[in-house]
Parts: sequence; structure tokens; C-alpha cells
Amino acid sequence: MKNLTLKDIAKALNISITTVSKALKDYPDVSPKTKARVKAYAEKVNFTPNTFASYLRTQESKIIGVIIPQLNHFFFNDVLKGIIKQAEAHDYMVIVLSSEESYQLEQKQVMRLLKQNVDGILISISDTTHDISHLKQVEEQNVNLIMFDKYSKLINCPAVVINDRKAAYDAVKHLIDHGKREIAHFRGPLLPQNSIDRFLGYRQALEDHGIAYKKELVFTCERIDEKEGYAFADEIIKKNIAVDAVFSVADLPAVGALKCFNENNIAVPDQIAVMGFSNWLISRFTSPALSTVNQPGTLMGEEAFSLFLKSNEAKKRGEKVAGDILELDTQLIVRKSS
Amino acid sequence: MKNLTLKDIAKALNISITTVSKALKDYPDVSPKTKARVKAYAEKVNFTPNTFASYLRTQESKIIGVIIPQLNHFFFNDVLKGIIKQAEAHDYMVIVLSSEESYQLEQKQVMRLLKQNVDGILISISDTTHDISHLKQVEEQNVNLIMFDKYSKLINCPAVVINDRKAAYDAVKHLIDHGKREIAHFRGPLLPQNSIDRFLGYRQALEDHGIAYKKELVFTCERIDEKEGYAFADEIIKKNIAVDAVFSVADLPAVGALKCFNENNIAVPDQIAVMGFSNWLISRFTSPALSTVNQPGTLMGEEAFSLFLKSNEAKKRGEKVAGDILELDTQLIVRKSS
DNA sequence: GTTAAAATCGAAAACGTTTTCGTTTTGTGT
DNA sequence: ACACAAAACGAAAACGTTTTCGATTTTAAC
Repeated sequence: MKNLTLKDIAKALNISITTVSKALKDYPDVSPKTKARVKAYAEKVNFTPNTFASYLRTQESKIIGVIIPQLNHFFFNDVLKGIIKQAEAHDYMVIVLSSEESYQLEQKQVMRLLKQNVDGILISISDTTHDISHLKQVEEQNVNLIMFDKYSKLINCPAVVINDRKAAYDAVKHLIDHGKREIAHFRGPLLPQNSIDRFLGYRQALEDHGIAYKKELVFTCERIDEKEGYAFADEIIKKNIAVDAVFSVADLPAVGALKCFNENNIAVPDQIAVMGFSNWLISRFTSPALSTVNQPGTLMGEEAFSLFLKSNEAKKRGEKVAGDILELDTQLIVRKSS
Repeated sequence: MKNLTLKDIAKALNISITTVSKALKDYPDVSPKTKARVKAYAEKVNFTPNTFASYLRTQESKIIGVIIPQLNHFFFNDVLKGIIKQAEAHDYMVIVLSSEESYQLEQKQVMRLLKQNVDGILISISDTTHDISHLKQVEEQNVNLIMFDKYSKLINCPAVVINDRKAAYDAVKHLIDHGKREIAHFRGPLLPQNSIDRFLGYRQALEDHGIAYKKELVFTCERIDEKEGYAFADEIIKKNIAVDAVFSVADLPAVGALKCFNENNIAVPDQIAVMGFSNWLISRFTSPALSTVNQPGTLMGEEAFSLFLKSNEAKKRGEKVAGDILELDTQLIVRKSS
């Protein structure tokens, strides 16, 4: 019960391998009669050409590689879902790798994918990636490169991202619109760009509404977990810092803050409103339910694959695709915490 | 900047392709001197053989396929992480596909992987899979088949699973040991086997501790979400059913129940204790924090890959590996809700 | 019936690797 | 210096596909 080959079909129909191959690919120099015969038979025995042999001739593997910073991460898995869904629709297979937020490992994974002769690499770069020579190498080898979510401006390839700045702006604006003026921000570290953009959106929103930016209202996360959020909230209470809202760079610190406020009998959202970011599953279940910003992960994955397809077709025509950056809109999810 | 070939190395060193290939694979009929020369050069230019061409000769693709029922599912992503980690350590690539809990799609994905000539298929079967002819076909094509978590007894291949029955037993025993006697159970649907096993563990624990099984304390989930759990809890309150503990087939219904009990001022765990299953991220953040059962997902993935390796080696020796089922232990996570 | 053009087909090379088997080179003992 | 075995090397075929180009057959026109 081995997979059939062109040879098997040729033998069965008593014609040459060449003719079988050409019939299946609708070459003009095959008579309609034989074409029909071949196609009918191929259909019957469920033949599809061996991808490995095909690759050897055409240099197209019909496989793409995806590198994400973390394997069991809600958002990236959502993106992965979109990529795989679209890939499937276009008959591509997806190899999944993780950089585990390590620059070294990311380099290694890129090299592995190049060795595997994938048709394209879709990557969200790790927080520790400070050098992009490995990505340059992808382009030098003429392999399609697409970045998503966490990207580098130092390389000129198509990318699809969230408009983090606008998303943060809208979130903070929402707090302001509800009468909040002393808005604290739990910001992320200096890398990746996303956390900077969210911080900038926060500042911009304050400025546009005539609220002075106060350095002492900004707390910097390192691990971005709930403990940090709890600690910051605790500091706010202990030091009696005047705060009537918190905008967090991610949901987990917001959840931590929520817990701390609850324990100290601070009314959310009346005394202090809380806003998260990312719309993780957990945000629906806190009490009060956490307001947050939804990132369209699946859509991002689908768009990333579309960019790959475009890039691949341009490559086939001998062109080079422009390094345009596609920005996806987020959605403000207003729940009980704001 | 194309990938190098054996031919390039042969030309550079002025020897034949054959000798280069054999030197790299330590054939005995190559002199130590040339071996060293070839290896040094190959190292220098970072050569690795083209996997597609290799496959054509050896019929080994060094690619495995994984099919999971859902792509962005906390537990399955954990398993995926374990598989990919081990695969990487053994120089395998992993193609990820999803059946989306659809029997039809599962069939299709299996066929796609067979067409791709993967060396093995690791699968967790969907809840709607009632027929296993597609899996039989995998074995007929002599491709290694490994099942994990959700498996079928109708097919004889290696598998790695959680001991759901024992896990449920231990969870219920924990409730009993804390003085609970009227233990309700939110059970899952009739498929997959896992939810049956958890139900059986529940019954066994009651029986072994001299507690009569009461049908009216068992509630059957269909979608296994928090709304169902909320509704069941509501029913318990409204109908005034005597219940002092709830054991849920999964975390989400338990979270829903928790919410309902909180809203009705029922003290958890004193009046009613609540126990979930799966240790999702969310269980840490409810109030009170949810007691649950941890499923070792990453370990399961690692073991699944190990089973594949074993199976593959047996295949190379012309043997057939036994369809042994490896059961992994779970951990009872006791938090404030019990 | 002849001939040219058009339609149809197939031989063969190529992709890069692995492996069999035959050839050449080296080394040993006389 | 010679025979012979052992060591080292290389030619070639195979994996299954695609595609070029030459060969063959059919059709049409006179």
C-alpha cells in the first residue's frame, strides 16, 4: 500500500510518464482524450504528486515556517490558528518553531528553516533580539520573510501589526471620557516596541485632553505577571498616591491590581478604574470583569499568510515586494472594571 | 547565496561526490585524511544535506505531523510544546494541523499528512470521531502512529494518556477527606472517553468511602463552558438540592459555579467546596482560587515523541512496536476553594 | 497519393542525495 | 621487482517529478 507514482499510472494506462505528468498539469500538447483518461484514473486512485520530488525540480516546497516567541501563549496561538487556516486553504504545510524569547534560539530556528528549504518564514521576533543579521540572511537566500506583531524596523519586509499606539490611546481616552484624570500606567520593558507604543499612546491621550503627564504615575513591569501588578497597586495604596484609574500594558498585571484593590476595599471602578490589554480568557472572569483591548490574533495570522502569498508571487515574477506594514485595528472591550 | 550541494564541495576539494557523501557519513572506505579534509570544509561552509533529496533516497522525511482537536487550547498547546521541544532535540520538524473537533476534517488532515510523507503522525482524536478507518490507513501505509490524551481503544498503537479515572478519584477523595458527603458532579458528554473516566473515578471514590451514588447530583455538560456551570449551580440553589461540594469535569464550569455561589453568598469552601479539572491559567485567579487537577501537558508531548522514536526505530528493524498505553500521573492542586 | 503543417507523444536530462559495485591505488611479503 | 591483498576512490543508478526538445502521428490541402 505504497503511495503511487507517475510511473504506476503510466504503466496502468500504457502511456509514458511524461504524458501523464503533462496531462495532469493541463499542458496543451496532450489530446483532450488522453487528458480525460489520465485525470479520471488519477482521481480514482487518489494520486497526488510526491512533494519531495516536486521540490527537487521546482524548488518549491509548499512548506512555510513560523517562529513565535512562546509556544503556549494565548495571543500567539491565536495568530498561529489564522496562519494554519489560511495555509491549509492554499495547500501549504506549516512548521512551527519557538524562540522561547531567546535571540540565540531564534537565530538557530531561522537557520533550521532555511536548511529545510521552506518557501517562507513568518516570524514574530523575540524580546531579546537586538541584531537582525539572521533575518538579512533570509532575504539573501531569497526566501520570503514576513514579520507579525513584534517586528523590527531595521529590516524591510512586509509585516502585519497591531496599532498599539492607537489602541492604548483609545483605552486611555475611554478612561478620561469617564471622568478619570489621575491615570496610572503599568508599562512594559523597553523591548519590544509594542510596550513603548502603548506607553506613547498613553502619553498622547493625556496630552490631547489637557492632562499633565506625571512620571510618578508610571510603573515599569519586568516580567509582566500578576504579582507585579499587585505590587504596584499595593505601592499606590501604601504611598497614598492619588490615582483614579490604572491602564496596564497587559491583562495579568491588571488582574493583580484588581486583586489588591479588592483586598483593600477600594471600589472598582468608582474609586479606581482598571483597564487591561490583550483580552485574555481570564479577563472575562475576574470580579469585576476586566475592561481590556482585544487583539485580533486570528485575523493577524490570516493577513500574515496573505502577505506571504503576495510576496511569493512577486518573487516568482522576479519582482521584489515592498516592505509595507499592515496595521490592524483593535477593539476596546468595556466591562465592569471601567 | 544558494544552499551548497555535495557537488560544490566535491569540486572545491577536487574529489568525487561519492567520496564527499561517504566521508560525511563516516563510511569505512574513506581514508582518515580525506574524511578530515571533507568534514573541515563542510563545517566551514556550514553544509547540511538537502532534506528533500535525502528523502527521495532514504524515504525518511524527518518530519512528523501532529493533529490536535483545537488550535488555541491551553492543554493541547502545552502538549504541542513538549512534542516540538523533543522533536527539535532529535532534528525533526513538526507540522501542526487541527481537526477542529470535526471527524471529516480529521480524516482530511490525516490524508494530507500521508501525502506529505511524514515519518509519523501524532494525534489526539476529535470528540466526533466515531470511525477509525483513516487511522487504520496510516498503519497500512507503514507510517508510525501515536495517540495522545484522547485515544481510541479500537486501534492498536502506542499512546500516552492521563489516568483520568485515578485523577478524578483522588480529587473526589480529597473532598471526602475534608468531610464532604453530598458531592455533585458536573460531567462531560459521552465522548470522549476522558469525561467518562472522570465520571467513573467520581463514582468509585464515593463507593470506596461508603457514600451512596445519587443520580440527581450529576449534571451533564454539553459545551463545557462557564455558563453551564453557572446554570447548574443556580439549579442547585433554586431547587435547594443538598450539596456540600462540586467536582467539575473541567475548570470553566467550576468557575461558573464559583461565580454563582459568590453572587448568592454561599461560602466557598465551607458551605460548598468546588473542585475543577485541568489547571487552566484562570483557576489561579478566581476568588477563592480554584482547586483543580493538573495535567502534565508538556510531559505528555515529550513522551508522545519518545513513543514515536521508539516506534520508528522498531520499524527500521522491521519489527512492529506493541500498542502499549503509557499513563501519566496528574497532580492534585489544592487551593482555597476546597 | 503526396506533402506540409499541426497535433500528439516520449526520451532524456535535471534536481541532490545515497549506495552498490567496479576500478584504481597503496602497501606487504617474497 | 613482482604478485597479491587491502585500502581508497569514483561511476552510475535510483528515488519521483518537471520540462525541453526531438520524434512520431494525424489532419488538411493540393
